[in-house]
Amino acid sequence: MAKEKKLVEAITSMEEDFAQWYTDVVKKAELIDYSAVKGCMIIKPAGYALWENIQKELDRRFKETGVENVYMPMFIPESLLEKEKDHVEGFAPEVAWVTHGGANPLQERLCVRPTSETLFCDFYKNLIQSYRDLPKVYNQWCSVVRWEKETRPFLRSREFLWQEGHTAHATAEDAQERTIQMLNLYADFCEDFLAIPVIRGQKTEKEKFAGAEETYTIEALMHDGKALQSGTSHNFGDGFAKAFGIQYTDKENKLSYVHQTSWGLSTRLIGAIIMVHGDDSGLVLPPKLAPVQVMVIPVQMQKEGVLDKAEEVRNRLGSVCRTKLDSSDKSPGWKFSEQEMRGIPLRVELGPKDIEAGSCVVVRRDTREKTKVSLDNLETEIPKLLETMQKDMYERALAHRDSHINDAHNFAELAQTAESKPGFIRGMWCGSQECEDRIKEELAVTSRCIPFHDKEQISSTCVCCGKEAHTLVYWGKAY
RNA sequence: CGGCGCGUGGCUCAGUUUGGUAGAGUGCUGCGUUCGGGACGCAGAGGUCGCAGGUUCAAAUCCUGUCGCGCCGACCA
Repeated sequence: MAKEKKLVEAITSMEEDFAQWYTDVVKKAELIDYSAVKGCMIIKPAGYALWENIQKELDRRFKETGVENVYMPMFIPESLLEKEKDHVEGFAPEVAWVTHGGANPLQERLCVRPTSETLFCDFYKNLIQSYRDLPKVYNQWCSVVRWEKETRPFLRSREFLWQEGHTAHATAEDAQERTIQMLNLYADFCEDFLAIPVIRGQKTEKEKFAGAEETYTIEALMHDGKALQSGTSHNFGDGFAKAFGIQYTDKENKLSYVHQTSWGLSTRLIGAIIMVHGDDSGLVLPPKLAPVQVMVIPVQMQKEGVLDKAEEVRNRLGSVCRTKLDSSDKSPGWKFSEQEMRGIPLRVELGPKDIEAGSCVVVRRDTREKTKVSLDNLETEIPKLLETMQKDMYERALAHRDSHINDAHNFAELAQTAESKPGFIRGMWCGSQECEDRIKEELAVTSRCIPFHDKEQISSTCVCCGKEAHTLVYWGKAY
């Protein structure tokens, strides 16, 4: 009992202080360390392995849709960044500048990319000459720098890892189709692979990306009821093309501007995984994502034959899932706790009693449910358990999300709900930015998105001003 | 950038009010006993107290500045 108490002390409980719980989990699961530069984190093996698996799976899905990877420089000349007015206004406040090469001042200062639209545009301008050159569907995996004032591991760091896709199309329709295709790809990825349910929708004018014609988003709900924008897809129309002169000759031998999109998803998603699935014992990883899916923990491994058997189990399981054996000389109890903090989905306990009975004890990380599994059935039972756990985690997150969606029909109700009920608030909106500003100003609630799939008209009047309204908006406090 | 809190062995912190030899727990190394929910004994290694000035016979402690970290707010993936 005293030992359990120590466990609880190691990680602050969610209930007590959610922000501190988050920081504790990030550190205890050994995902990152802080570095010498404010807001720049050292991603440790356990954290980087998550990103590698996200990358691997996303990249596979991208390529199925015809995406090709490229790599662009990390520096953008100031003159290039300034070409699209809205874009530079959006990003200028948070770019880092390189002003010197060695001891000598540069003729033109270079910004460290906060995003690479301008570089891709400059590149496409010469690359694309004919309709035969279209579409271009390029993506890059890289890091970008945004000089944030307030930083938090994964959620907001000054340098972060992401992918940014940049495409050019002949027609507005093609660009719109790609924009939505990628948003759906992100949403499916989050739901299938990360077990995180998302709301797909469109950003309002106020919330859209600097320079975009339309921005689409997937919004996830964290355990504390705050929303996290988890991926975005933008349709640029021909705005950037006109600013950068990206023209091609069409079939009628006329010059036309291309239509562009961009879409991105970042290491921020790791923050979502923590805050959607984690609990007071630490991280809980969805099996499909988990770098290690099963940890075999021998009990009384000094006893003759135990370690041999554990190795045999590890090797057999290794053929059906990602398995490790913890044969370090820590006590079993220590290993159990360690495995829980790191979020490893399944633990296999194997001791003399089990070996005698020809079985082992399998413990699920999410429910802590213990199952006795015959050693003969390992290769079939363990994958089944992993699959069930993945599904259960999604269902649990979905149930949590859906039970944290409330409706508001007028401002008083909106204020009351924002105050007392964490989560999304559905409310009709007249379309004016005045209302959006007022809601944000007075209630600290922002428009998360105009949903695709939930178009229910919960009333006919704006939740803020009471005028006629036809647009349903998901509102919420956000990270 | 505003508000609050914090910087002392790898980690968590005590010591600062009232200046006087650098402390604890945990972790680490070695040996032995243990092992089904963070085991224990013995022996060791490890810190110019974030940094820079100042006051003083004497500074972790007082003063000034500066950098960093956390949380809340504004801004943003």
